[in-house]
Amino acid sequence: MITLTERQSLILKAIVRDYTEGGSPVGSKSLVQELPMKVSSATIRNEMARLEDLGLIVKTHLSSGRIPSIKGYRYYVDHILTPEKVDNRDLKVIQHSLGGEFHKIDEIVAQSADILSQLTSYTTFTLRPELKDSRLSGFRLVPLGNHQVMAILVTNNGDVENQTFTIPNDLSGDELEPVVRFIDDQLIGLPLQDVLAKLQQEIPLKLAQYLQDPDGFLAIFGSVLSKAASERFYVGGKLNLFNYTSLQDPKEMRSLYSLLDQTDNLANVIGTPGQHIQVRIGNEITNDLLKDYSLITATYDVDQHGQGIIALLGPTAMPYSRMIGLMGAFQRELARKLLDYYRYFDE
Amino acid sequence: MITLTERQSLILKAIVRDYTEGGSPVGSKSLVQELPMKVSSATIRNEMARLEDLGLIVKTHLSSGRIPSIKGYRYYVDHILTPEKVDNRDLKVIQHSLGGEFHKIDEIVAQSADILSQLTSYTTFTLRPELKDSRLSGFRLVPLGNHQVMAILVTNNGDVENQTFTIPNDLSGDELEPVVRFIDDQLIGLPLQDVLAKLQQEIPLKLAQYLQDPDGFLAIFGSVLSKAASERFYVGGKLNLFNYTSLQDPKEMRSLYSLLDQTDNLANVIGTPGQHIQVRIGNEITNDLLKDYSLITATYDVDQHGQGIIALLGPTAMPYSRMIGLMGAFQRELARKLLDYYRYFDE
DNA sequence: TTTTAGCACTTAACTTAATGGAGTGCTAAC
DNA sequence: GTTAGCACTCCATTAAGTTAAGTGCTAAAA
Repeated sequence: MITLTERQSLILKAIVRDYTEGGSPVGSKSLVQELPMKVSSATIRNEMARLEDLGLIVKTHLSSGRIPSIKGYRYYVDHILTPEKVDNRDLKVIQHSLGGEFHKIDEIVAQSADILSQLTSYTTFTLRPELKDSRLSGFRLVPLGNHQVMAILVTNNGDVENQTFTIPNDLSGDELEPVVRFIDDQLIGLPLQDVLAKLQQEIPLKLAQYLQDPDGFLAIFGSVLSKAASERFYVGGKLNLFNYTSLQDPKEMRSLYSLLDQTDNLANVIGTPGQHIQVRIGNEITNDLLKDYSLITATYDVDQHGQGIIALLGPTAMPYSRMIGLMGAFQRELARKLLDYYRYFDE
Repeated sequence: MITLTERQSLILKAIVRDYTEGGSPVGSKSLVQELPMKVSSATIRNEMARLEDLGLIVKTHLSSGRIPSIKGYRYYVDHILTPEKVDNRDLKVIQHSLGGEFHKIDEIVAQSADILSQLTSYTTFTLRPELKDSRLSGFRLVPLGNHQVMAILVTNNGDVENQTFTIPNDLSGDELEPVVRFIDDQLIGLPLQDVLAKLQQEIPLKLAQYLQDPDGFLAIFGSVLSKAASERFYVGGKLNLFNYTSLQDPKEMRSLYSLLDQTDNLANVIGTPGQHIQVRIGNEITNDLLKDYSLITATYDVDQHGQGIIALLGPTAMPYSRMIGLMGAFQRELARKLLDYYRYFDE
């Protein structure tokens, strides 16, 4: 367990700040100017040597200034940093952007990723509140004529999923009636996960009583259901990658960029953060492509509707205190907006 | 009007090929090796000087080999190139990828952009057959409970557009019945463009007879309608940009990349190509960001259903003959698949 | 014991010079 | 019209020199 003196702590803090702002290694002389105590550059150098022994800062070459190591950022984030109070203008932006009228949870969550990336100039990920206790509250098949039918699935949270299918013969409402009644009787009110489970087992058997060839219907129902039950991250500010990456090689850029498109993969990378805001720095992230970046993750809590996730990807040298402050504000605002939204469907 | 001798033509062709394959300026000595006639490098040099006088090739510096100029590519494409017969394997890929079952025209068109970008390693754009004579064939409002209603619009081409709205009070089917009947009577069968026009004028007045406050309904109908009536490009192989761009500066990369996201802007860039395959090279493209790239565009013709567009963006040094061959094959295959698809709705 | 001034040393980044290779244009002969 | 020969040009690479920033260490001062 590392403990730093007050002075060492101030020096580390200044190095982190300077390097984040200026982007180049920080030397003892420039530190003298900024530090609130009056000591010579030689004293600073001595302290820096100690910080280096502790592994908190490193040189880029034998006679260069110092930059924070992963361990140094870690210490800074854990022991030195204080979250910055979120700027009033930023808060206005958040509230205004979330203030509009939304017709879907996913719209709110997707928009959140965009706002956050705009405020930070980094790349952001958002996940809607978990669906684990989302329940089926309605299923429709709407014949559209022309060999088409639309399947619509509604949940108790107000989520609507739909998909259009092309079918061999036009259906009339009458033919569908018993099937829909079966769904109503047997499945409505059940968690989507349970419905998915039943779809593998008992539903096909029972359905055989109502339909000659249930396969077509099962495919349709299954497809919409799994769409509704699948969670996926929204990504905001993909283009911002160009701002903060230091990569030159287009090939590496490409792999990194394409990682952001693999929304399923992102679940592994981001993991399941705890209640508080979590920061992972450099190689603490489990993905090799991201070993030179930092990832800030947090859940947000929408009461009985479960938790969602917001995350932020940026360079290891990022203004952590501002970012953590922003994430905190965003947690609250997003939770509030969603509670607001859910209120409709809980009445 | 430039006319080249047989030999000059062969030399230009060889320069274009070598530069496209090797990426570096082509000198007289290496040309001697490849050309089918036996002449010395000095002779080639004399011919090259003439080609340069004509502005077809340029030097990168005073004593360098030559690379084709925009004008040189232009001449090559217009007078020398012969479209390459499409590779059998490529044709298989196209046919297989389009062979599956699709539920929407947009799925086919979007998938097309992906296939083409995969085959070419470049970036592709596709536009569905124009909607100008797409007609309204159905409109539904499906109450979903929970303050939600889904609006569904169907066209005679089998296009389905839908959107979910949150409304203050739950609607029952009965309340909607007169409105839906009004739509049926007055609007079904009309081209979407005409419906859009009427929405600005007579519809609001007439609707006042059926609804106390028609604004809500008008907003919903208008929103779905304009979604259905809007055309937009699908973009494939955005990531491929990383392969063929020579840009180093992340900022420029970013602007270029974000251009690909502005699907409305793309319409201006791509324009309305003629029947045949059109090649625009370098600054012939009207967008400054693309002045170092080439754009191949073509329409495809789906009989009475109008024309769509496919386009291909790549480096100016691209294997034009192969690409033009591919585009030709793709034109045919896509048109065929869509005719197949439309057949359902024409019956 | 801590702090500091002074100084030798290291390295990146930049500038300048030197060299080799690929290619050209031109001339004069074929 | 074609070609061999040659002087010339320019890029790319390597080598050498210079500067600026910063360090570690030592010995004296506080």
